Amino acid sequence: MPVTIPDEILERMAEKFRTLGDPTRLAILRALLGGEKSVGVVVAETGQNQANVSKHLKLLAEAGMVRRRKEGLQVFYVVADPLVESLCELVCGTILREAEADVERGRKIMKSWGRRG
Amino acid sequence: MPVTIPDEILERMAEKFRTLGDPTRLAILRALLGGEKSVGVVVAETGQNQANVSKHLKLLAEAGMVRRRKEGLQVFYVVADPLVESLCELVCGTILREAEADVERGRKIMKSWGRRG
DNA sequence: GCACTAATTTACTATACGGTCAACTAGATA
DNA sequence: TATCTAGTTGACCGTATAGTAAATTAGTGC
Repeated sequence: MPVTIPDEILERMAEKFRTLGDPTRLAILRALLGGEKSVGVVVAETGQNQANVSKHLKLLAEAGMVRRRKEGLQVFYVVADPLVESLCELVCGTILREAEADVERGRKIMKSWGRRG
Repeated sequence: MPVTIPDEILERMAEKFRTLGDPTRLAILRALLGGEKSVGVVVAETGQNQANVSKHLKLLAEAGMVRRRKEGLQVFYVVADPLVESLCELVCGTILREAEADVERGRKIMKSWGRRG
């Protein structure tokens, strides 16, 4: 018989996906996957408002995806959950494959203009 | 130098995550991972309102995660994107491991009450 | 203490989205 | 044609959340 997943687990799964479901947060995580960075650097690399970056970083920290370290005036963040990289790689790979398929379809459509039919 | 991911790719990645970022949709997908099912069956298995299930299924279909097939009065849906299973397995596994870690921590705390210190 | 900088927080707006009920559509059956 | 059933859609409400600007906090150097 099928195993029913309790609501609480589904909610926790959904929360992780939801946390990754925003392009700005993905950009921030992408920056942080390159190593620990200060908020200022992340702001520069993402081109986003500092207040906004700060809020997203807080959200990511609360979700346990990122770790915070204060040093003088600056605050540094790193990716703390290996899941982030796995999930992003999987999804990004899929999208690139989809894009390649689109290109291929396009190629065929282009070709079809060159022959009768 | 770091490869900057274009906004459009980030948005497409975020959209996939966002689609999975809802417990009701996860419940629906969980039901459909067991094989093709009619809307009615999904409604029964998830215990959700039919209108609501129908809307979520539409959303999932538009995101390409699910395929629709009509047969007489009924409409059947299946998971169409292998990404769904991979992502859910990864996240679900992580959460279960987190839960086990919590239990282990709890065990240690319990034990600490039994000895001096 | 005062000025300066890095980051966070607050207040606000706009928008997206989930849930529900009611209306509607499509197909089967009499 | 009238009716029943399975699904979808539309209208509505409430809530959550992204973005921004302004106020605030925390640390540095004069």
